[in-house]
Amino acid sequence: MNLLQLLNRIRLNGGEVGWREGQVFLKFRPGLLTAEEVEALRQAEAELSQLLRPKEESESYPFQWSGEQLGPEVGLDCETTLIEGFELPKLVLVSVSDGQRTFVLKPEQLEQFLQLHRDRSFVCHHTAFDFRVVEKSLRDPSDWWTVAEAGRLHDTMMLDQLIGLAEADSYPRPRNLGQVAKQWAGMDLNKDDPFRLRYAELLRKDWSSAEEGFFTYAAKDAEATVRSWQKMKLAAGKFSSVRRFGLLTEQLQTLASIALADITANGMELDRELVVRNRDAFADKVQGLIERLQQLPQAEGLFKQNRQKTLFVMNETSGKPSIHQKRLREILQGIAEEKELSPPSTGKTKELTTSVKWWGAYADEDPFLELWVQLEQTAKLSQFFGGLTEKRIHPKYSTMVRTGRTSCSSPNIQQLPREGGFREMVTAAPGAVLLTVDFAAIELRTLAAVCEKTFGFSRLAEVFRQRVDPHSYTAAMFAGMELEQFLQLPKSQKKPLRQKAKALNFGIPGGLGAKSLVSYAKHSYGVDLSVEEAEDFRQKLIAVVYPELELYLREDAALIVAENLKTDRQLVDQYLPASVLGAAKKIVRGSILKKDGEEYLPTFVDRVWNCLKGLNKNPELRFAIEQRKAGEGLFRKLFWTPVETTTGRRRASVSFSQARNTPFQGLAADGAKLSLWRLYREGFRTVAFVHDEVVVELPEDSDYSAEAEKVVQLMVSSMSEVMDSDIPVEVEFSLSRRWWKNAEEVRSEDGQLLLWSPEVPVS
DNA sequence: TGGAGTACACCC
DNA sequence: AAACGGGTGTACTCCA
Repeated sequence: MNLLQLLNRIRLNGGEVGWREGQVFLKFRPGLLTAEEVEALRQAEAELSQLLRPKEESESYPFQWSGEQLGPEVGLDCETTLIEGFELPKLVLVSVSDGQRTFVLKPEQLEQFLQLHRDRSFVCHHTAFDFRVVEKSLRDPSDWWTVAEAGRLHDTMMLDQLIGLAEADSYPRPRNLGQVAKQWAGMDLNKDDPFRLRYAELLRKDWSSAEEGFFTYAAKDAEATVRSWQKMKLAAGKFSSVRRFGLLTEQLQTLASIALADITANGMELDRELVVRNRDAFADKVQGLIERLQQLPQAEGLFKQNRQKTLFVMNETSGKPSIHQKRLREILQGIAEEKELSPPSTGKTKELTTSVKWWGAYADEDPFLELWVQLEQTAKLSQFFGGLTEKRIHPKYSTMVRTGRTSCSSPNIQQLPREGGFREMVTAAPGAVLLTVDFAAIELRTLAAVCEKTFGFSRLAEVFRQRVDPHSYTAAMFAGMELEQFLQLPKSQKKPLRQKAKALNFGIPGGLGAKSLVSYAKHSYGVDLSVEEAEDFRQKLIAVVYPELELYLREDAALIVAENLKTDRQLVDQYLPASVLGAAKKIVRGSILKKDGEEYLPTFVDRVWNCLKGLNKNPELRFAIEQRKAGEGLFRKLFWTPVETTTGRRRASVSFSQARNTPFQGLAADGAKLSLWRLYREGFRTVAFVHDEVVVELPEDSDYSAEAEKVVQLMVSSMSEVMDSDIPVEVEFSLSRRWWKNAEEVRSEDGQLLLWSPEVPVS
């Protein structure tokens, strides 16, 4: 039984725990503790006495800091008042440790401590919190800023995730200090720290008479943090060949996490009236569609009803009744037969697709389809109102997912629909305007930078250097025109060509095959391509338009296998020539059928496994290969490859497409992240971040042109720094009261930046 | 009834 | 020979 848990339970249930007249004093309501628990407390009196006895006046509290200087790496942990809402809590106590010596500081000692340690590195666990708390509590935060700017600010929570990515491409989940310290430093931290939620009490207490636990628990965290860091550094060091942004980009991610936490705290203002109006309009539309569907005999039994069959089972957020999927599939099957359609079976279940996207193409051929598709679409959009119930929303950002991008939730502002007037419901706070800045075609620029670095040349880079729009450039090539000629075309002819080019430019570098390209182009850009056309375009794009892509999209499968087997590639070439290697992939994955539907001959399958066995010098794979453990797991271990960004972040084992995608997507993300930090550093109030778009609130009547110029300059220079290239980075920006989808840069005659106002009023 | 698994739709 | 990646949120079904 945990003594401290018991004490905490008493406290939390209105009891008292303390010291009175020379002995332990416990008061709690009868029945709160079992007889055994009461007995346990009695037994532990000596221990309790140690814990609760106030110290003598002359006694110092444990770990008291009095000017000592610590080693080069300092673990730091803030204890604060309870966290409420999005305001930063008040700093109560700071613990610091270099792994050998550990101290606690009063907030008023912090400035002196930092001054003395201004050239040290600092490590926190969840730095986004500690950094901001410390920063706010200092009168002069310049030393603290210096630590961050000089790349001496670290985060064990972040590095732990980055190492997981580098070792196993595991999804980056923040782990608490207990787990991290256990793994890395072998330290057991008490999960039920009874003082964790009580630090506000210390504010009003004389520290020398406070219970020891306030200090011992806090101290342990700083110590665990720095010790974990020291071990993690060694583990991360094995991977990092590039360290411009710290081990595995840890320094950059740490800075980004601070900026992102600030964005969350800032929040976004909603136009409540508009939200309500739009929500009601959507609800009305859903209602109307339901009523019309009910009129159709075809739709019989579609909606779920209660037992009495008097009411639909409604979904609260969308206002749509639940639908019997079985019945829906019956109806859809009927339509398919009648119209001689061949809808695909999807997913693991191999059931008839219920995809609105698929059926939507036939919506005008059948009254049921028409209504059902509309209903699903409208209900889907209604769903987004669920996240927009407050006047001010505070979207939460994760600093890092597998590619290095951020993610967002509660609500996920990064996936707000572009159509339907959703973004427009976000407004500037009273007395402010929104400056929205987008990096233009940034992933193509980072791709060009990667290619140039890897192959020594990039046509795409040249296109950017000449300030040519790469989509127009591609379009012109495909239309068989000179760029000049293409640009002279009337807009109506230019636009569809450029749209097509856009689909190709964005899709193909990511590893898109012809088939996927067809659906991608259709869905993303409304462009119709045949598979043959797509294959043709693809070939032309990578061979003629941007020849570096041919290299970029090349895969040396034999080399990958050789590296995974820890053997020579010549041997792989010899025993598994390209034709066999392709088959080996299928066999290892568990397929027994060739592409033509025939089974592989048992002798061939034998040969493949025996070759793998003979080639393998990797002890970790021996067993699986010998046992012929065909399946996704072994497939990945044999045929997947690590990938690294030029910033120095690594994913352990990824597929072909992931390996193509991560370098430029991750690089763009890193550049955007550095921008966020710089904006924070310069005191801008950022309120949203959507991968390549930043929304900043500027005070009304400030010098918009100058402020915008500053923001743009910061963003461009940050991105360039991360790209490590002279490929130009360009942005588009606009100033508006709402987060308009189509807002554009507007200037007065004398060049001053003006508020953009919509051509079409809000619906 | 609640969690896991699945399918789908939204974003860049 | 063939390959887009990365997310979050909701609805629905199945099953203990």
